[in-house]
Amino acid sequence: MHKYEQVVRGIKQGIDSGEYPAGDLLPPAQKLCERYDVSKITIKRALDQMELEGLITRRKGSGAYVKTPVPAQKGLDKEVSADMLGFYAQQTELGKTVRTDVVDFDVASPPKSVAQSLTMENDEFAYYICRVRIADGTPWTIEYTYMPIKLFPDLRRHDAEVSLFSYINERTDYTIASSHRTIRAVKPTPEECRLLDVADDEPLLEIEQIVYFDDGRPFQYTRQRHAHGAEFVSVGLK
Amino acid sequence: MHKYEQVVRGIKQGIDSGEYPAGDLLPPAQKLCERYDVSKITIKRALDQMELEGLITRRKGSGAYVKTPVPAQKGLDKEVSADMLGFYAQQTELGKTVRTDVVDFDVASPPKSVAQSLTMENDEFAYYICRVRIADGTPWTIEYTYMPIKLFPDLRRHDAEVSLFSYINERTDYTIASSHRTIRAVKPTPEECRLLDVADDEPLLEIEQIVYFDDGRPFQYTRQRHAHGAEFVSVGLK
DNA sequence: AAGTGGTCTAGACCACTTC
DNA sequence: AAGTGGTCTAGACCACTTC
Repeated sequence: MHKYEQVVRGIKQGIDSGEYPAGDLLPPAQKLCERYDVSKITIKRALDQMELEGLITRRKGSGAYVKTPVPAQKGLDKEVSADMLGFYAQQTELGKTVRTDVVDFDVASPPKSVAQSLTMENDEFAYYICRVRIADGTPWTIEYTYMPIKLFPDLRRHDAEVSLFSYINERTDYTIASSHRTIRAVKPTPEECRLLDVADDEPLLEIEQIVYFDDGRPFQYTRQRHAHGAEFVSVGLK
Repeated sequence: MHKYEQVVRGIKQGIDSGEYPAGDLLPPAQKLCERYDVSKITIKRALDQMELEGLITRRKGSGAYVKTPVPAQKGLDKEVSADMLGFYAQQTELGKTVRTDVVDFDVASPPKSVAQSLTMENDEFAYYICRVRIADGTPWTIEYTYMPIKLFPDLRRHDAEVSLFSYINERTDYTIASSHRTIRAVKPTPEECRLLDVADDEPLLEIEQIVYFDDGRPFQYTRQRHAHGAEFVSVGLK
Protein backbone atom coordinates (compact mmCIF):
# COMPACT_ATOMS: atom_id res chain seq x y z
CA MET A 1 0.00 0.00 0.00
CA HIS A 2 1.43 3.34 -1.04
CA LYS A 3 1.55 6.31 1.27
CA TYR A 4 -0.94 8.32 -0.75
CA GLU A 5 -3.41 5.44 -0.52
CA GLN A 6 -3.07 5.47 3.26
CA VAL A 7 -3.74 9.20 3.24
CA VAL A 8 -6.85 8.70 1.06
CA ARG A 9 -8.09 6.08 3.48
CA GLY A 10 -7.44 8.30 6.46
CA ILE A 11 -9.22 11.32 5.03
CA LYS A 12 -12.17 9.21 3.91
CA GLN A 13 -12.48 7.96 7.47
CA GLY A 14 -12.40 11.56 8.65
CA ILE A 15 -15.30 12.38 6.34
CA ASP A 16 -17.31 9.33 7.38
CA SER A 17 -16.73 9.93 11.08
CA GLY A 18 -17.90 13.53 10.87
CA GLU A 19 -14.49 14.96 11.69
CA TYR A 20 -14.62 16.70 8.29
CA PRO A 21 -18.29 17.57 7.70
CA ALA A 22 -19.73 18.22 4.23
CA GLY A 23 -19.21 21.80 3.18
CA ASP A 24 -16.16 22.29 5.40
CA LEU A 25 -12.58 22.81 4.35
CA LEU A 26 -10.16 19.98 4.92
CA PRO A 27 -7.13 20.97 7.02
CA PRO A 28 -4.49 22.78 4.95
CA ALA A 29 -1.98 20.59 3.16
CA GLN A 30 0.71 21.53 5.64
CA LYS A 31 -1.31 20.14 8.57
CA LEU A 32 -2.08 16.98 6.63
CA CYS A 33 1.63 16.59 5.90
CA GLU A 34 2.37 16.62 9.62
CA ARG A 35 -0.52 14.38 10.53
CA TYR A 36 0.36 11.67 8.03
CA ASP A 37 4.10 12.34 8.04
CA VAL A 38 4.34 12.71 4.28
CA SER A 39 5.39 15.42 1.88
CA LYS A 40 3.12 18.00 0.28
CA ILE A 41 3.10 16.27 -3.11
CA THR A 42 1.92 13.04 -1.54
CA ILE A 43 -1.02 14.91 -0.01
CA LYS A 44 -1.72 16.40 -3.41
CA ARG A 45 -1.65 12.96 -5.00
CA ALA A 46 -4.18 11.72 -2.45
CA LEU A 47 -6.50 14.70 -2.94
CA ASP A 48 -6.26 14.33 -6.73
CA GLN A 49 -7.70 10.88 -6.39
CA MET A 50 -10.47 11.95 -4.05
CA GLU A 51 -11.39 14.73 -6.46
CA LEU A 52 -11.64 12.22 -9.32
CA GLU A 53 -13.93 10.12 -7.17
CA GLY A 54 -16.16 13.16 -6.63
CA LEU A 55 -15.62 13.42 -2.88
CA ILE A 56 -13.98 16.84 -2.68
CA THR A 57 -13.54 19.99 -4.73
CA ARG A 58 -10.63 22.38 -4.63
CA ARG A 59 -10.40 26.11 -4.81
CA LYS A 60 -7.11 27.65 -5.76
CA GLY A 61 -5.76 29.77 -2.89
CA SER A 62 -8.34 28.48 -0.49
CA GLY A 63 -8.35 24.75 0.15
CA ALA A 64 -10.14 21.46 -0.43
CA TYR A 65 -13.84 21.32 0.43
CA VAL A 66 -15.79 18.22 1.37
CA LYS A 67 -18.61 17.86 -1.14
CA THR A 68 -22.17 17.43 -0.04
CA PRO A 69 -22.69 13.76 -0.78
CA VAL A 70 -25.14 12.60 -3.42
CA PRO A 71 -28.16 11.19 -1.58
CA ALA A 72 -27.89 7.41 -1.25
CA GLN A 73 -28.36 5.87 -4.67
CA LYS A 74 -31.86 4.43 -4.62
CA GLY A 75 -31.09 1.74 -7.16
CA LEU A 76 -27.60 0.79 -6.18
CA ASP A 77 -28.35 -2.75 -7.22
CA LYS A 78 -29.32 -1.47 -10.63
CA GLU A 79 -26.21 0.55 -11.13
CA VAL A 80 -23.85 -0.01 -14.00
CA SER A 81 -20.49 0.88 -12.60
CA ALA A 82 -18.26 3.39 -14.36
CA ASP A 83 -15.11 1.45 -13.65
CA MET A 84 -13.67 -1.58 -15.29
CA LEU A 85 -15.38 -4.52 -13.66
CA GLY A 86 -17.01 -7.32 -15.55
CA PHE A 87 -20.65 -8.08 -14.83
CA TYR A 88 -19.72 -11.05 -12.72
CA ALA A 89 -17.35 -9.20 -10.37
CA GLN A 90 -19.75 -6.28 -10.15
CA GLN A 91 -22.79 -8.29 -9.17
CA THR A 92 -21.14 -10.78 -6.84
CA GLU A 93 -19.64 -7.79 -5.06
CA LEU A 94 -23.21 -6.77 -4.29
CA GLY A 95 -23.92 -10.20 -2.89
CA LYS A 96 -26.05 -11.33 -5.82
CA THR A 97 -26.41 -14.82 -7.15
CA VAL A 98 -25.36 -14.60 -10.75
CA ARG A 99 -26.06 -16.83 -13.71
CA THR A 100 -25.14 -16.43 -17.35
CA ASP A 101 -26.98 -18.00 -20.28
CA VAL A 102 -24.78 -18.34 -23.31
CA VAL A 103 -27.25 -17.85 -26.15
CA ASP A 104 -24.61 -17.97 -28.90
CA PHE A 105 -20.96 -18.94 -29.02
CA ASP A 106 -19.65 -18.84 -32.57
CA VAL A 107 -16.71 -17.92 -34.71
CA ALA A 108 -17.64 -15.46 -37.45
CA SER A 109 -16.53 -12.56 -39.60
CA PRO A 110 -17.40 -9.49 -37.58
CA PRO A 111 -19.32 -6.59 -39.15
CA LYS A 112 -17.04 -4.08 -40.83
CA SER A 113 -17.47 -1.42 -38.15
CA VAL A 114 -16.58 -3.91 -35.42
CA ALA A 115 -13.56 -5.18 -37.35
CA GLN A 116 -12.41 -1.60 -37.70
CA SER A 117 -12.87 -0.89 -33.99
CA LEU A 118 -10.72 -3.93 -33.20
CA THR A 119 -8.19 -3.17 -35.98
CA MET A 120 -8.76 -6.55 -37.59
CA GLU A 121 -7.96 -7.48 -41.20
CA ASN A 122 -10.82 -8.10 -43.61
CA ASP A 123 -10.52 -11.87 -43.56
CA GLU A 124 -9.89 -12.31 -39.84
CA PHE A 125 -12.30 -14.17 -37.62
CA ALA A 126 -13.67 -13.30 -34.21
CA TYR A 127 -15.61 -15.08 -31.52
CA TYR A 128 -19.18 -13.91 -31.49
CA ILE A 129 -20.80 -14.38 -28.12
CA CYS A 130 -24.34 -13.52 -27.07
CA ARG A 131 -25.10 -13.86 -23.39
CA VAL A 132 -27.95 -13.07 -21.05
CA ARG A 133 -26.95 -12.05 -17.52
CA ILE A 134 -29.24 -13.12 -14.74
CA ALA A 135 -28.95 -11.87 -11.17
CA ASP A 136 -31.14 -13.30 -8.41
CA GLY A 137 -33.33 -14.98 -11.02
CA THR A 138 -34.07 -11.85 -13.06
CA PRO A 139 -32.57 -11.35 -16.53
CA TRP A 140 -30.93 -7.93 -16.43
CA THR A 141 -28.75 -7.62 -19.45
CA ILE A 142 -28.14 -9.00 -22.89
CA GLU A 143 -24.63 -8.70 -24.20
CA TYR A 144 -23.19 -9.10 -27.72
CA THR A 145 -19.43 -9.54 -27.78
CA TYR A 146 -16.73 -9.86 -30.44
CA MET A 147 -13.14 -10.87 -29.65
CA PRO A 148 -10.47 -11.65 -32.27
CA ILE A 149 -9.58 -15.36 -32.26
CA LYS A 150 -5.98 -14.34 -32.98
CA LEU A 151 -5.68 -12.96 -29.46
CA PHE A 152 -7.47 -15.83 -27.72
CA PRO A 153 -6.77 -19.02 -29.68
CA ASP A 154 -8.14 -21.23 -26.95
CA LEU A 155 -11.34 -19.55 -25.75
CA ARG A 156 -14.17 -21.99 -25.01
CA ARG A 157 -17.86 -21.74 -24.42
CA HIS A 158 -17.26 -22.60 -20.80
CA ASP A 159 -15.19 -19.44 -20.28
CA ALA A 160 -18.09 -17.32 -21.53
CA GLU A 161 -20.41 -19.05 -19.08
CA VAL A 162 -18.36 -17.78 -16.15
CA SER A 163 -16.58 -14.53 -16.96
CA LEU A 164 -14.51 -13.42 -19.93
CA PHE A 165 -12.64 -10.96 -17.70
CA SER A 166 -11.70 -13.73 -15.27
CA TYR A 167 -10.51 -15.82 -18.20
CA ILE A 168 -8.26 -13.00 -19.40
CA ASN A 169 -6.94 -12.18 -15.95
CA GLU A 170 -6.30 -15.71 -14.83
CA ARG A 171 -5.53 -17.69 -17.95
CA THR A 172 -3.65 -15.22 -20.15
CA ASP A 173 -0.77 -12.77 -19.69
CA TYR A 174 -2.82 -9.84 -20.95
CA THR A 175 -3.80 -6.97 -18.67
CA ILE A 176 -7.14 -5.22 -19.10
CA ALA A 177 -6.56 -1.51 -18.80
CA SER A 178 -9.29 0.78 -20.14
CA SER A 179 -12.42 1.16 -22.20
CA HIS A 180 -14.24 3.64 -24.41
CA ARG A 181 -17.99 3.71 -23.99
CA THR A 182 -20.92 5.15 -25.85
CA ILE A 183 -24.27 5.13 -24.07
CA ARG A 184 -27.71 5.53 -25.61
CA ALA A 185 -31.37 4.60 -25.15
CA VAL A 186 -32.83 1.96 -27.47
CA LYS A 187 -35.98 -0.06 -28.10
CA PRO A 188 -35.71 -3.81 -27.49
CA THR A 189 -35.97 -6.21 -30.40
CA PRO A 190 -38.70 -8.87 -30.21
CA GLU A 191 -36.09 -11.47 -29.32
CA GLU A 192 -34.75 -9.25 -26.54
CA CYS A 193 -38.27 -8.84 -25.15
CA ARG A 194 -38.44 -12.60 -24.91
CA LEU A 195 -34.96 -13.15 -23.47
CA LEU A 196 -35.10 -10.28 -20.99
CA ASP A 197 -38.79 -10.69 -20.18
CA VAL A 198 -39.69 -7.07 -20.86
CA ALA A 199 -42.57 -5.34 -22.65
CA ASP A 200 -41.85 -4.17 -26.19
CA ASP A 201 -42.11 -0.51 -25.13
CA GLU A 202 -39.66 -0.76 -22.23
CA PRO A 203 -36.59 1.26 -23.19
CA LEU A 204 -33.17 -0.32 -22.69
CA LEU A 205 -29.90 1.38 -21.77
CA GLU A 206 -27.33 0.41 -24.39
CA ILE A 207 -23.63 0.58 -23.60
CA GLU A 208 -21.35 0.07 -26.58
CA GLN A 209 -17.82 -0.51 -25.41
CA ILE A 210 -14.36 -1.11 -26.78
CA VAL A 211 -11.98 -2.57 -24.20
CA TYR A 212 -8.20 -2.17 -24.33
CA PHE A 213 -5.12 -3.97 -23.01
CA ASP A 214 -2.42 -2.04 -21.19
CA ASP A 215 -0.41 -1.96 -24.42
CA GLY A 216 -3.16 0.08 -26.09
CA ARG A 217 -4.55 -2.71 -28.30
CA PRO A 218 -8.34 -3.09 -28.41
CA PHE A 219 -9.30 -6.70 -27.70
CA GLN A 220 -13.06 -6.67 -27.23
CA TYR A 221 -16.12 -5.04 -28.72
CA THR A 222 -19.25 -5.32 -26.59
CA ARG A 223 -22.77 -4.07 -26.87
CA GLN A 224 -24.75 -4.44 -23.65
CA ARG A 225 -28.45 -3.74 -23.35
CA HIS A 226 -29.63 -3.25 -19.79
CA ALA A 227 -33.27 -3.64 -18.74
CA HIS A 228 -35.34 -2.80 -15.66
CA GLY A 229 -34.16 0.78 -15.18
CA ALA A 230 -30.44 0.10 -15.03
CA GLU A 231 -28.43 3.23 -14.32
CA PHE A 232 -24.98 4.44 -15.25
CA VAL A 233 -23.26 6.90 -12.92
CA SER A 234 -20.47 9.29 -13.75
CA VAL A 235 -18.59 12.18 -12.16
CA GLY A 236 -17.92 15.21 -14.34
CA LEU A 237 -15.04 17.59 -13.61
CA LYS A 238 -14.03 21.06 -14.69
CA MET B 1 0.10 28.01 -20.27
CA HIS B 2 1.83 25.55 -17.96
CA LYS B 3 4.74 23.44 -19.08
CA TYR B 4 2.82 20.19 -18.80
CA GLU B 5 0.13 21.62 -21.07
CA GLN B 6 2.75 22.41 -23.68
CA VAL B 7 4.03 18.85 -23.41
CA VAL B 8 0.50 17.48 -23.86
CA ARG B 9 0.07 19.62 -26.93
CA GLY B 10 3.40 18.54 -28.37
CA ILE B 11 2.77 14.83 -27.87
CA LYS B 12 -0.74 15.12 -29.30
CA GLN B 13 0.76 16.70 -32.39
CA GLY B 14 3.22 13.83 -32.58
CA ILE B 15 0.32 11.37 -32.54
CA ASP B 16 -1.66 13.29 -35.15
CA SER B 17 1.33 13.70 -37.43
CA GLY B 18 2.12 9.99 -37.39
CA GLU B 19 5.40 10.44 -35.56
CA TYR B 20 3.95 8.27 -32.78
CA PRO B 21 1.71 5.71 -34.53
CA ALA B 22 -1.10 3.88 -32.74
CA GLY B 23 0.20 0.80 -30.98
CA ASP B 24 3.72 2.17 -30.59
CA LEU B 25 5.50 3.16 -27.44
CA LEU B 26 6.07 6.84 -26.82
CA PRO B 27 9.73 7.72 -26.26
CA PRO B 28 10.87 6.99 -22.70
CA ALA B 29 10.29 9.72 -20.15
CA GLN B 30 13.97 10.58 -20.13
CA LYS B 31 13.95 11.39 -23.86
CA LEU B 32 10.79 13.44 -23.47
CA CYS B 33 12.45 15.35 -20.61
CA GLU B 34 15.29 16.32 -22.92
CA ARG B 35 13.06 17.12 -25.87
CA TYR B 36 10.78 19.44 -23.92
CA ASP B 37 13.39 20.56 -21.42
CA VAL B 38 11.30 19.67 -18.39
CA SER B 39 11.66 17.36 -15.42
CA LYS B 40 10.42 13.79 -15.21
CA ILE B 41 7.45 14.67 -13.01
CA THR B 42 6.23 17.23 -15.51
CA ILE B 43 6.25 14.53 -18.20
CA LYS B 44 4.32 12.30 -15.83
CA ARG B 45 1.78 15.05 -15.23
CA ALA B 46 1.28 15.43 -18.99
CA LEU B 47 0.90 11.68 -19.57
CA ASP B 48 -1.54 11.45 -16.64
CA GLN B 49 -3.81 13.86 -18.44
CA MET B 50 -3.53 12.07 -21.77
CA GLU B 51 -4.36 8.80 -20.05
CA LEU B 52 -7.49 10.35 -18.52
CA GLU B 53 -8.52 11.52 -21.98
CA GLY B 54 -8.15 7.97 -23.25
CA LEU B 55 -5.29 8.65 -25.67
CA ILE B 56 -2.59 6.46 -24.15
CA THR B 57 -2.19 3.53 -21.75
CA ARG B 58 0.77 2.81 -19.55
CA ARG B 59 2.51 -0.37 -18.59
CA LYS B 60 4.63 -0.35 -15.50
CA GLY B 61 8.28 -1.06 -16.38
CA SER B 62 7.63 -0.70 -20.06
CA GLY B 63 6.32 2.65 -21.22
CA ALA B 64 3.34 4.58 -22.54
CA TYR B 65 1.54 3.17 -25.57
CA VAL B 66 -0.49 5.15 -28.08
CA LYS B 67 -4.00 3.73 -28.07
CA THR B 68 -5.70 2.66 -31.24
CA PRO B 69 -8.19 5.48 -31.67
CA VAL B 70 -11.91 4.91 -31.46
CA PRO B 71 -13.28 5.10 -35.02
CA ALA B 72 -14.62 8.57 -35.75
CA GLN B 73 -17.80 9.07 -33.75
CA LYS B 74 -20.60 8.73 -36.25
CA GLY B 75 -22.97 10.97 -34.35
CA LEU B 76 -20.63 13.56 -32.99
CA ASP B 77 -23.41 16.08 -33.37
CA LYS B 78 -25.59 13.88 -31.20
CA GLU B 79 -23.02 13.45 -28.51
CA VAL B 80 -23.63 14.53 -24.95
CA SER B 81 -20.23 15.54 -23.72
CA ALA B 82 -18.81 14.07 -20.56
CA ASP B 83 -17.31 17.32 -19.40
CA MET B 84 -18.87 20.32 -17.81
CA LEU B 85 -20.24 22.39 -20.64
CA GLY B 86 -23.75 23.73 -20.79
CA PHE B 87 -25.92 22.86 -23.76
CA TYR B 88 -25.37 26.26 -25.28
CA ALA B 89 -21.53 26.16 -25.23
CA GLN B 90 -21.54 22.56 -26.38
CA GLN B 91 -23.73 23.09 -29.42
CA THR B 92 -22.38 26.43 -30.56
CA GLU B 93 -18.93 24.83 -30.40
CA LEU B 94 -20.19 22.44 -33.06
CA GLY B 95 -21.31 25.35 -35.20
CA LYS B 96 -25.01 24.82 -34.54
CA THR B 97 -27.69 27.46 -34.42
CA VAL B 98 -29.22 27.12 -31.01
CA ARG B 99 -32.55 28.19 -29.64
CA THR B 100 -34.11 27.63 -26.26
CA ASP B 101 -37.83 27.63 -25.54
CA VAL B 102 -38.57 28.40 -21.93
CA VAL B 103 -41.68 26.33 -21.26
CA ASP B 104 -41.84 27.17 -17.56
CA PHE B 105 -40.10 29.65 -15.32
CA ASP B 106 -41.50 29.54 -11.81
CA VAL B 107 -40.61 29.69 -8.17
CA ALA B 108 -41.80 26.67 -6.26
CA SER B 109 -41.18 24.25 -3.42
CA PRO B 110 -39.02 21.55 -4.90
CA PRO B 111 -39.86 17.87 -4.43
CA LYS B 112 -38.36 16.43 -1.28
CA SER B 113 -35.70 14.39 -3.07
CA VAL B 114 -34.56 17.46 -5.00
CA ALA B 115 -34.49 19.60 -1.86
CA GLN B 116 -32.37 16.94 -0.23
CA SER B 117 -29.96 16.79 -3.16
CA LEU B 118 -29.52 20.55 -2.94
CA THR B 119 -29.36 20.55 0.89
CA MET B 120 -32.29 22.93 1.14
CA GLU B 121 -34.50 23.46 4.16
CA ASN B 122 -38.11 22.28 4.03
CA ASP B 123 -39.61 25.71 3.52
CA GLU B 124 -37.07 27.04 1.04
CA PHE B 125 -37.99 27.95 -2.50
CA ALA B 126 -36.27 27.17 -5.76
CA TYR B 127 -36.59 28.31 -9.33
CA TYR B 128 -38.26 25.65 -11.42
CA ILE B 129 -37.34 25.92 -15.07
CA CYS B 130 -38.48 23.74 -17.95
CA ARG B 131 -36.76 24.34 -21.24
CA VAL B 132 -36.68 22.76 -24.67
CA ARG B 133 -33.36 22.96 -26.48
CA ILE B 134 -33.50 23.34 -30.23
CA ALA B 135 -30.45 23.03 -32.50
CA ASP B 136 -30.73 23.74 -36.19
CA GLY B 137 -34.49 23.76 -35.96
CA THR B 138 -34.84 20.31 -34.32
CA PRO B 139 -35.89 19.95 -30.67
CA TRP B 140 -33.23 17.73 -29.08
CA THR B 141 -33.66 17.93 -25.38
CA ILE B 142 -36.11 18.82 -22.66
CA GLU B 143 -34.62 19.92 -19.38
CA TYR B 144 -36.14 20.29 -15.92
CA THR B 145 -34.05 22.40 -13.57
CA TYR B 146 -34.21 23.44 -9.91
CA MET B 147 -31.94 26.10 -8.40
CA PRO B 148 -32.31 27.54 -4.87
CA ILE B 149 -33.44 31.19 -5.01
CA LYS B 150 -31.21 31.81 -2.00
CA LEU B 151 -28.14 31.40 -4.18
CA PHE B 152 -29.47 33.37 -7.15
CA PRO B 153 -31.73 36.12 -5.81
CA ASP B 154 -31.85 37.89 -9.15
CA LEU B 155 -32.31 35.19 -11.77
CA ARG B 156 -34.72 36.13 -14.58
CA ARG B 157 -36.54 34.31 -17.32
CA HIS B 158 -34.24 35.99 -19.82
CA ASP B 159 -31.16 34.28 -18.30
CA ALA B 160 -32.81 30.89 -18.81
CA GLU B 161 -33.47 31.75 -22.44
CA VAL B 162 -29.78 32.11 -23.11
CA SER B 163 -27.69 29.95 -20.77
CA LEU B 164 -27.77 29.42 -17.03
CA PHE B 165 -24.08 28.53 -17.08
CA SER B 166 -23.21 31.79 -18.81
CA TYR B 167 -25.30 33.64 -16.24
CA ILE B 168 -23.38 32.02 -13.39
CA ASN B 169 -19.97 32.52 -14.98
CA GLU B 170 -20.49 36.08 -16.05
CA ARG B 171 -22.88 37.60 -13.58
CA THR B 172 -22.02 35.92 -10.30
CA ASP B 173 -18.81 35.20 -8.36
CA TYR B 174 -19.54 31.49 -8.18
CA THR B 175 -17.39 28.96 -9.99
CA ILE B 176 -18.93 25.83 -11.48
CA ALA B 177 -16.67 22.91 -10.66
CA SER B 178 -18.16 19.43 -10.99
CA SER B 179 -21.25 17.29 -11.36
CA HIS B 180 -22.65 13.91 -10.41
CA ARG B 181 -24.67 12.20 -13.11
CA THR B 182 -27.02 9.26 -13.30
CA ILE B 183 -27.97 8.06 -16.76
CA ARG B 184 -30.89 5.88 -17.73
CA ALA B 185 -33.29 5.08 -20.57
CA VAL B 186 -36.90 6.29 -20.23
CA LYS B 187 -40.19 6.50 -22.10
CA PRO B 188 -41.34 9.99 -23.06
CA THR B 189 -44.47 11.44 -21.47
CA PRO B 190 -47.26 12.53 -23.83
CA GLU B 191 -46.27 16.15 -23.32
CA GLU B 192 -42.64 15.33 -24.16
CA CYS B 193 -43.75 13.61 -27.37
CA ARG B 194 -45.43 16.84 -28.34
CA LEU B 195 -42.62 19.19 -27.30
CA LEU B 196 -39.81 17.06 -28.75
CA ASP B 197 -41.78 15.88 -31.77
CA VAL B 198 -41.09 12.19 -31.16
CA ALA B 199 -43.23 9.05 -31.35
CA ASP B 200 -44.49 7.72 -28.02
CA ASP B 201 -42.32 4.61 -28.33
CA GLU B 202 -39.06 6.46 -28.98
CA PRO B 203 -36.83 5.95 -25.95
CA LEU B 204 -35.12 8.97 -24.43
CA LEU B 205 -31.72 9.16 -22.74
CA GLU B 206 -32.23 10.72 -19.32
CA ILE B 207 -29.37 12.40 -17.51
CA GLU B 208 -30.07 13.36 -13.93
CA GLN B 209 -27.42 15.69 -12.68
CA ILE B 210 -26.41 17.58 -9.57
CA VAL B 211 -23.96 20.38 -10.25
CA TYR B 212 -21.51 21.75 -7.66
CA PHE B 213 -19.59 24.96 -7.03
CA ASP B 214 -15.87 24.86 -6.34
CA ASP B 215 -16.64 25.11 -2.62
CA GLY B 216 -18.47 21.79 -2.75
CA ARG B 217 -22.02 23.19 -2.48
CA PRO B 218 -24.60 21.75 -4.87
CA PHE B 219 -26.42 24.59 -6.68
CA GLN B 220 -28.45 22.92 -9.41
CA TYR B 221 -30.53 19.82 -9.94
CA THR B 222 -31.25 19.02 -13.57
CA ARG B 223 -33.04 16.24 -15.37
CA GLN B 224 -32.40 16.26 -19.10
CA ARG B 225 -34.16 13.99 -21.56
CA HIS B 226 -32.43 13.67 -24.90
CA ALA B 227 -34.19 12.52 -28.07
CA HIS B 228 -33.14 11.40 -31.53
CA GLY B 229 -30.46 8.93 -30.53
CA ALA B 230 -28.36 11.24 -28.38
CA GLU B 231 -25.23 9.56 -27.06
CA PHE B 232 -23.12 9.93 -23.96
CA VAL B 233 -19.44 9.01 -24.17
CA SER B 234 -17.13 8.05 -21.35
CA VAL B 235 -13.63 6.69 -20.84
CA GLY B 236 -13.21 3.95 -18.24
CA LEU B 237 -9.88 3.34 -16.52
CA LYS B 238 -8.35 0.56 -14.46
C1' DA C 1 0.45 40.85 4.45
C1' DA C 2 -0.32 36.14 5.47
C1' DG C 3 -2.13 31.80 4.13
C1' DT C 4 -3.23 28.66 0.65
C1' DG C 5 -2.73 25.24 -3.24
C1' DG C 6 -0.48 24.38 -8.01
C1' DT C 7 3.61 23.80 -10.68
C1' DC C 8 8.18 22.56 -11.22
C1' DT C 9 12.91 20.77 -10.11
C1' DA C 10 16.80 17.23 -9.06
C1' DG C 11 17.32 13.29 -7.22
C1' DA C 12 16.56 8.93 -4.34
C1' DC C 13 14.51 4.49 -4.26
C1' DC C 14 11.79 0.71 -5.81
C1' DA C 15 9.12 -2.65 -8.74
C1' DC C 16 8.41 -4.10 -13.02
C1' DT C 17 9.74 -5.34 -17.98
C1' DT C 18 13.04 -6.64 -21.24
C1' DC C 19 17.00 -9.01 -22.85
C1' DA D 1 21.89 -6.54 -15.90
C1' DA D 2 19.91 -2.61 -17.98
C1' DG D 3 15.94 0.08 -18.94
C1' DT D 4 11.60 1.67 -17.63
C1' DG D 5 7.85 4.20 -15.03
C1' DG D 6 5.80 5.10 -10.17
C1' DT D 7 6.38 7.00 -5.67
C1' DC D 8 8.29 10.07 -2.58
C1' DT D 9 11.07 13.99 -0.71
C1' DA D 10 12.54 19.02 0.38
C1' DG D 11 12.26 23.03 -1.38
C1' DA D 12 11.64 27.00 -4.80
C1' DC D 13 8.38 29.96 -6.96
C1' DC D 14 4.01 31.74 -8.23
C1' DA D 15 -1.06 32.91 -8.34
C1' DC D 16 -4.89 33.07 -5.88
C1' DT D 17 -7.83 33.86 -1.54
C1' DT D 18 -8.47 35.91 2.78
C1' DC D 19 -8.16 39.49 6.05
